[in-house]
Amino acid sequence: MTISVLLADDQAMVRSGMRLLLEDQPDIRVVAEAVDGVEAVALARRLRPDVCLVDVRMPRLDGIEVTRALAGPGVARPLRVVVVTTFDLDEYVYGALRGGAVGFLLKDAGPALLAEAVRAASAGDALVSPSVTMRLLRHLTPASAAQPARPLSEREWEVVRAVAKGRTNAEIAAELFISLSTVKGHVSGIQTKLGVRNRVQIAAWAWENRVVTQS
Amino acid sequence: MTISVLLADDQAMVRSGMRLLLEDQPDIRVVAEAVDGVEAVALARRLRPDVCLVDVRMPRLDGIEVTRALAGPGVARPLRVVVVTTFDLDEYVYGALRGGAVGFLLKDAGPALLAEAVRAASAGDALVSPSVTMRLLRHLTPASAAQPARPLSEREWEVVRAVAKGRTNAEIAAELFISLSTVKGHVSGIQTKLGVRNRVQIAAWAWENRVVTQS
DNA sequence: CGGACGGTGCGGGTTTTCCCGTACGCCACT
DNA sequence: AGTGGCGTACGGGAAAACCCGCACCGTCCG
Repeated sequence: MTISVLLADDQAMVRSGMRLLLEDQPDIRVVAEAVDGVEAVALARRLRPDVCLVDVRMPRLDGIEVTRALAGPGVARPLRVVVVTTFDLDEYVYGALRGGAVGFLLKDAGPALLAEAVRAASAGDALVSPSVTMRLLRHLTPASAAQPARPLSEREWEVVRAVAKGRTNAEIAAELFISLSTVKGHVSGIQTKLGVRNRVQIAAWAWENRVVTQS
Repeated sequence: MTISVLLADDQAMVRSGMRLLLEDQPDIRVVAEAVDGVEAVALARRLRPDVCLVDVRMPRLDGIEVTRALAGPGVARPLRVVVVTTFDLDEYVYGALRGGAVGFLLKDAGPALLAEAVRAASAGDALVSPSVTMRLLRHLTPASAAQPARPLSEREWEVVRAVAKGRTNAEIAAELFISLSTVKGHVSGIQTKLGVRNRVQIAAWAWENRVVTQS
């Protein structure tokens, strides 16, 4: 089963180059080319290729908008979109990935990665350029943080988690079988140890340091 | 300049296979092999290879621990560690990446990706297996959410961001040049629209939906 | 042994938040 | 011009959170 690919890039030379690289792969076939974003969306909706390779910089509609149109949240039958660009700017990366892209490639990536990205997208996976991945990982890793200046006791960790979930002191007291006053005491102690001034900042700290799980 | 690689895996056949694949690349050279985690750490610290390929499942010290020892937060001169595994379990992925790994490969990844991962790591970048990347992206993308049941006004968004940062109503009033009472009204309206009962839950909602940026 | 220390638990006074009601300008509708 | 909806703005009373001080009980240590 060959993988059908749509190319979208305003520069003819880039399209030709990518077409050559891809046609070299026995399992990949370029079925259409678009020279701007509007054409890309139209062709993609009509042909429904397995994978769309779209450039970020394009006339009329940029690659991010194209991605949102074809794969964004709320789209009925989303297509697999891999975004390609020359510049790995943060705004592009996040815009593309949050817009539903399942790949982000820099043009300086080798031909091997281009083909792999297409195969990954077609298989329902996603491949992101190594340099971009690196920056994504830096965001995933809180550098080193995770523990407060002064260590929290086990009881205090429980209270932190409850506070971060938006529980009131009364609810926490009921959950932990302690009195309301005790909860207040713990919250106070936590604030001191974390160096924050109210419970919302406790919650913010907890979210930032991934003490609570992201949904 | 050839890239020096350390292989760490308890299964001899896996080591042989990876060595064959890598030696096939002109720019990569396997300089050492380790059969367990302790040996991997010792060899890596002595030889300081450009890239360490470590299996997750190993005797004595697992791959995650090895990663933390060689590249974790707090390590003086961290090495580039790429973690390899047969099973792409969430705990492995997050453990490895948060432990400082600059790559995460499934063993079913093709030889092309193995070589690319080594090159990426050596260049200071990171390559993650497509299927794993896909799951990481799902965490990055709030699926479809991001907007509340009822839409917030522009003013309310400002208040949401301020609340999420842990500001008190008085501080918000000063920042936005409105009265304390007005802030109260906005917070109330936001709570109604989001369907939450207190400001901490507003903050939690904001963090979960990435209204506030992760540091 | 006495005594300092830290975790845990409790109560009361002050500050902040929460939850109502109210009001005014703006815009669309008919 | 009337009218209803919406965003924005304000005030006051009830509720919760915040910040003290205090006490009990283990452990560690001179």
